[in-house]
Amino acid sequence: MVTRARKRRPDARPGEIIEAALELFSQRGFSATRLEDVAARAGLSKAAIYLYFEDKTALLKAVVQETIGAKIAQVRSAASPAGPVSPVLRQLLMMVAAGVRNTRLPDIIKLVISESRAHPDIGRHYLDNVIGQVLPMAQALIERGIASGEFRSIDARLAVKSLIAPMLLAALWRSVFEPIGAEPLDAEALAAQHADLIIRGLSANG
Amino acid sequence: MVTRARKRRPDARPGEIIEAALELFSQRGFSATRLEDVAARAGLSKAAIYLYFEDKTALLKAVVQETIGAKIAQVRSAASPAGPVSPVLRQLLMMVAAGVRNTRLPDIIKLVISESRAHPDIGRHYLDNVIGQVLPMAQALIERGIASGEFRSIDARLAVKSLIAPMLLAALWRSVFEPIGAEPLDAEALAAQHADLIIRGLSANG
Amino acid sequence: MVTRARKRRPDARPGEIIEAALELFSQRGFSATRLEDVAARAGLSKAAIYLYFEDKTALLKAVVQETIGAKIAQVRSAASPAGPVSPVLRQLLMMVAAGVRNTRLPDIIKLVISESRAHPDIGRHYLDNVIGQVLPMAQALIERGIASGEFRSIDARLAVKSLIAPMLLAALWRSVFEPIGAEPLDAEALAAQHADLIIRGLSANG
Amino acid sequence: MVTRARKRRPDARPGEIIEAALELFSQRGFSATRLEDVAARAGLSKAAIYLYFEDKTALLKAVVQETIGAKIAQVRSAASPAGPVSPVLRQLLMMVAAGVRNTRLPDIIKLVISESRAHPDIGRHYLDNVIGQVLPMAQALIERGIASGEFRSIDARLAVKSLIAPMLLAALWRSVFEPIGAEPLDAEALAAQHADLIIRGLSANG
DNA sequence: CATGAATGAGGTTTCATTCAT
DNA sequence: AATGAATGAAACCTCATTCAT
Repeated sequence: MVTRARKRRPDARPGEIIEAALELFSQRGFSATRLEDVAARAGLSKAAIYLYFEDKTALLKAVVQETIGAKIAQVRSAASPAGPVSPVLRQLLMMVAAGVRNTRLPDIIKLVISESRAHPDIGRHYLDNVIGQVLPMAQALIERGIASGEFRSIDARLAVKSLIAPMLLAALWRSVFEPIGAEPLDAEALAAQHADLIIRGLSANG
Repeated sequence: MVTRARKRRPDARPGEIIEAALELFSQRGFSATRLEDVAARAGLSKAAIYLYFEDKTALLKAVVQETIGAKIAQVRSAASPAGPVSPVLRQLLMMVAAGVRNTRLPDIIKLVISESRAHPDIGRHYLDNVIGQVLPMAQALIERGIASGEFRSIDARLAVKSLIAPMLLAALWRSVFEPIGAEPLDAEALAAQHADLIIRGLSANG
Repeated sequence: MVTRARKRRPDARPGEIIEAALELFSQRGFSATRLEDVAARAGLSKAAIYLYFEDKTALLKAVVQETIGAKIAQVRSAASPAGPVSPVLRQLLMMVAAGVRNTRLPDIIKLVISESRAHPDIGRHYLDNVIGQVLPMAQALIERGIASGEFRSIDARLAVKSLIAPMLLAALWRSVFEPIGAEPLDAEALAAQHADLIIRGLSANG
Repeated sequence: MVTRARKRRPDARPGEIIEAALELFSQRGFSATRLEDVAARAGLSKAAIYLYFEDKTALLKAVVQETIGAKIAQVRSAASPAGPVSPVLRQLLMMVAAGVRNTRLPDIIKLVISESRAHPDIGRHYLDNVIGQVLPMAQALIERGIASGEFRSIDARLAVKSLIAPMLLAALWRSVFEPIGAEPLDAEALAAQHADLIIRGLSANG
């Protein structure tokens, strides 16, 4: 025998399991999801999951890690060209809004919120790699705007939260309230108008 | 104690249990919280909880209901005097921010988010009684501002989300991220600056 | 204080409790009946039962004892006049049939059958005081009939079971099968015809 | 495959559990029997029972169903040849008596009686498949006897109960009273003499 | 005599996890 | 690599029983 099962393989299996787990975890919550159901949805036996993941908790971590990984790189690449900052902020919001609409981001956010207390490393991972990446980047942009005279002088650390918060709301709206009957929220329309509002609010002219 | 004093405060019991449950539910999540721990924290035996609540689920509902009830009435009473709308919006935000800082609102929000899928009536209750109360009220104010020429003509239904979203972020910051080590976020400072930004963004002049 | 609660009092209470208990025990079985329901049906609090009965088991015993007591005396008094035995046997059957129709006898029988293994003294009490009274009495009659030449010579110990068994069947029919939808069985008609059949079967003539 | 021999008899498991359950249910009653004891007696863990049975109730149903199933087919096949009816009735009684002596029929009957109220479908199953099969068959025989002049004209529906009742008594004697010390009852001797009595009682001659 | 409040002990059921095949 | 079978540990919930009032 070749020691133990390797954690991940280029195989498709782990991905399928993660996919199934994400679906169920975000639907029912982590504790309330039975590993057996994850297995069924992934087309495997319960025991097979243990060939790929140490633990139920390890699976949870993999779900979050895996699904967030891609986004981070993507957002990071949204470089900041020289010139006025406003269009970059607008574009950033639109990118996040697109993520809210057509990725599992809303489910991941909900999952992180739900499980963060019981699995602090998951919360911390998200805090470091998502929040800790996106907020400072946007904050830097705003500060650049202030420095260049494009924006008024305000507290950039707070402003960045004013900027991004509606995307959090949109994500939770989608993962939490739409499933129980709330009328859908158009994340991109919200992003567009919000960018407009905030940029006006920030602008030095007037 | 004052003479024979009330050895048991029979009417206080449900409240004590709810208090204990809120604490633990929002820390560990609903499923992961053992009723026995709720009982211990409330100073009762496991079985005693069933004297007051039908079910673990009934307890969850009571926790949400009870804790939200008060707030609703409070916010509702925040009438809207005649005259310019901006100060009213600012005041509304400050009220919510105060709630974020010194009530269990952040925990409740996290709880609702976490359990909404498994207990849809809880989510729906929140949707109807909290979101469904506050958002329309604020929306009406914004529309009044538009009608009076105080604000530009924008989509009020989206604007209200731009307005309120940072308070959601602040609440979750407090209940989710601060406990795992994030630096605190001053909800009231955020509310103040956000009110400023948004009102400028909405304003017709310029 | 006057030591503990006396077991029974001329009061009406114990009787009401026993009545309620009989009803529920025979409906749901002893284990499956909650003392709380007995109390409710008797119009008392759960705790009050313990003023009259030591135990749930003690209550069961009282139920059986109490309800059977009367019958025994009654049957016992069915003396055996001199002369032919057949009419006496017929009358005995008719008496039992009447008991099946208009007393709780069927329920008691069912209860004894159900609980005899778990509470052997109840079974034994019934065996000694009911079966052990009625069967020998009837057996003696049959033996008298044989001795007098009225009946053929058969095994009286078995014959007495042939005689009485349909009344057992009738009782169980009523307490077990009628409640779940079986068509009613006329215990007295059965007794009448059965007496006829058996007496013919026993008779020496022919 | 025949070689490596079956270390576990996967198909035997349900049967073993049912066997164990029948034993304990009829000894202690259904409610009073702990699933853990059933498991221990079957050589399994408590949880393993749930691999084979949905429920404690499902196990009860299986016990009754399984154990009765065989008998029914057996009795059903006891065809009725042409010719006089009396020997057929006698044979029928002897068959039942044999079942009382060397099968679990007495335990099943006791179990059905005990649990019929709480689990009406079990009672009804027995009513339909056992009582509803055997009684009409015997009744038809008696009616044939009446029609052919072999028997007097009596109420066949009642007569069939006169015929069969002692077997019920014998069964309950065995499952209820013998275990608590009653002297054994020879079911077959009772059947033989009872057949004799009843057939005489029914006969037209005399 | 009577009860509302409380609890300890226990039962059913679930589920993550293991292991022989 | 994969699984069917099995289980230990725990969770929810119930209920007979007690006790202060």
